[in-house]
Amino acid sequence: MKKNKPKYMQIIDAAVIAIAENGYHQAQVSKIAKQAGVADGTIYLYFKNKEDILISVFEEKMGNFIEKLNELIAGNGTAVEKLLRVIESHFRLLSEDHHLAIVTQLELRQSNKELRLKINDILKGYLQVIDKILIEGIGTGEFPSSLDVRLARQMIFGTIDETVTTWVMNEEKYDLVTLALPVQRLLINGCGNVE
Amino acid sequence: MKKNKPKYMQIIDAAVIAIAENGYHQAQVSKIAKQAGVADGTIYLYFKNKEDILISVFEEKMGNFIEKLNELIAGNGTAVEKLLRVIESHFRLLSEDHHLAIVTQLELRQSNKELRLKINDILKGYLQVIDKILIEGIGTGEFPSSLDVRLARQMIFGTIDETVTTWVMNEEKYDLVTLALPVQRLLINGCGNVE
Amino acid sequence: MKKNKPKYMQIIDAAVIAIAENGYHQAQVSKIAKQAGVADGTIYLYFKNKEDILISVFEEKMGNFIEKLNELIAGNGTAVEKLLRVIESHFRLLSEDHHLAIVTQLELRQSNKELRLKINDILKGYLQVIDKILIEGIGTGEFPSSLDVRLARQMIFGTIDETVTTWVMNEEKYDLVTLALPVQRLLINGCGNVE
Amino acid sequence: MKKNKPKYMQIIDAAVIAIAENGYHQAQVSKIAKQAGVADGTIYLYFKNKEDILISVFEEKMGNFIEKLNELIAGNGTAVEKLLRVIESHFRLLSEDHHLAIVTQLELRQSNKELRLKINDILKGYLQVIDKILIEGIGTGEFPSSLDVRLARQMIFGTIDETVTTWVMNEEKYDLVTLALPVQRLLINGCGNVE
DNA sequence: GATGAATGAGTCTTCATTCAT
DNA sequence: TATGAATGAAGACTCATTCAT
Repeated sequence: MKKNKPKYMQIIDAAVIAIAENGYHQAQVSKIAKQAGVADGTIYLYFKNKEDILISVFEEKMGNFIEKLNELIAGNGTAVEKLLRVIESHFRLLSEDHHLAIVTQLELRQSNKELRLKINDILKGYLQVIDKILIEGIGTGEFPSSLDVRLARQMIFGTIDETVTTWVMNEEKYDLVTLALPVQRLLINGCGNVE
Repeated sequence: MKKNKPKYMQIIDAAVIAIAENGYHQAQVSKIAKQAGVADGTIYLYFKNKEDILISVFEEKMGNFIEKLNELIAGNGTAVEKLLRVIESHFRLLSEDHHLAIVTQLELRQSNKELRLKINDILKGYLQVIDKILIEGIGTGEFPSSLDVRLARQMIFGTIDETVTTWVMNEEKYDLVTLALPVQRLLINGCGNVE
Repeated sequence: MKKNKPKYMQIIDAAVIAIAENGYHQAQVSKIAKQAGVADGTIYLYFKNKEDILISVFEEKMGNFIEKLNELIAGNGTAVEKLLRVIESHFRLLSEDHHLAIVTQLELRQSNKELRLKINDILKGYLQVIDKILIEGIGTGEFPSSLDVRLARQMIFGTIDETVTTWVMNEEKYDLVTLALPVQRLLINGCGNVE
Repeated sequence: MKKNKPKYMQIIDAAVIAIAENGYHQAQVSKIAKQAGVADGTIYLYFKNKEDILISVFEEKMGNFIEKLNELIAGNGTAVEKLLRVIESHFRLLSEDHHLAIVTQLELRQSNKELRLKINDILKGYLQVIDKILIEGIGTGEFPSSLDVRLARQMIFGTIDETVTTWVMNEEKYDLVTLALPVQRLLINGCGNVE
């Protein structure tokens, strides 16, 4: 299993840095290799081609994150609390890794349709986490039984994504993690007055 | 003013078709020229470079749309009603133009950071429309005065965008315009039960 | 028709020189372009890819030669005389074009199987010329009716080819055209004593 | 002497198979090593470089064959008979080793000029065998004293080679050994009628 | 002797843009 | 205005060879 070799993760991490610092289209294989401290050809001992590096970046970084999320929402707590945890974790992950934030929110979106389809496959795991919370919340009566889960999921994911992207585009000038609570409240209560 | 010449819009429309049918990276200048029925060199009489075509595509198509939105929210009605009109208009615009939907939701996002910054400039007009509605709604008491306008705007825009993107990715299999009302209700009330 | 453009033949001729002087594998597209006095990209306005240049070299040079041979054997004369003309023409063509001789006898044989299959297709025209002579000779009684045309053709072509290759490998130190007559006699009478 | 070690021939035989099955340019050192059941690096304990393997293939296979030919023509018999034996042996050798036939007639010809010069050195031994027969034949009066030995040798070798190549290119669909006699007769008597 | 992970040089092709007509 | 032939820069990937174990 190649993934256990240290060079595998070494190249993955180098790719994140190279893409964040140079942009997606300027992150040539030779730059990634240099950043990783290996020869160009070594890349191809661990990855099939350049696209394979990029998919693996997403798989390793987001795949692990989604696993963590599943643990996070497995325990006790209301659906509303769990939603907060997910948003907070998401915001924290990207707050703590400047390079990763740039790569996932800006650079990797420049990839071609084929690559983005594979990225979407990975993201499905995230969407399922949101779905679980929603269904659980409907079960506990926290959310109305009339809630359209698909639409609600799109709202939650779209809001989180847009919030992070805006933050990255504003050069991360403000604290993102602090926004988790107000974002969650907004998602739970919407914009309307509760009278 | 070049923009008044007939070939200007001819090339813009050709670009939308060429990008939608071939994908962003396969929509070479020569393909756009062929689609527009002009010579490659003619493109450069109307546009500074390829990027300028793409920005102009967005400017013309979304710019006009934003103007229309401003008219739409200038008249009478509550903020809540106006939000519905915006969502409905947005969904209708893209439902009616298959090519434009693919281009704005999928293809143009593959452009480089620089181009996307310029696209974001244009989108600011859209975000201002949302802000106006939110501020108006706070004024009329429809929305709580504690509402964080920036976050609310990110939720509204993020949700609309995610909903449209999901619809395009699902090959537009279901009716998008019908979703305007439930999406608006979700944005107003959130996921939570109103007790 | 691209072939009427002057640059088409300009590139073909440049390819012959570049291959002859640098060897097949060292004749990079950029070298051929430089030799032809055009930009690298211009090559691709006239040829699909590098292989297409090489096939076209053979087509243009040998294709024309085979046409000439067909005229040569169409007129009057015995089959034996016509065979001499063919050998002489072949020897003269390559004697007069040093570069072409190297390319056809040595360099083009290094190409991959696919390319050589296409070269063989072109050569079939040559083999048909030999067949025509043989069949005519059998008709006139110059050759025995028991002659196996396929084997005889292989002898004739193999002998001519081997003679030219040996001459090129010996750096063309002796006169090739002079050998046409003794080679023809050998092919007609074989090694054996006629008693 | 490396050549006496069992792995030496093991690698030679693996090279013949690897080249025959994959083609000259697709027969990477690693494929040859795998076929031979040794590690890549082991190859370099027995051969200086890749070219050295290929030369050795020819040396071992054709070198041995030429020795056998020399024995074959040392004994009694006329020159004409000996020529038949040579052709028959040659045809039989390649008929019996499908892989070897492909390698010598098609694949090894794709090698670069340098390698082919070395191959030609080995082939000189073969050409000397033919020369011996021709000179002997002139001595016995079987061949005319006016025979140009160099040209006759080129005819004999060229004919044999072309016959074998055609047979390989036709996927060895017919029996090659049977052709030895008619080929010999053709070489002795030529195409002409003997009256 | 044997291994196999690591190296790094080398090239074809695309396509945005120009400019002579 | 309009044309379209010509330009030329730029990058992913392969594979023979080495050398520490």
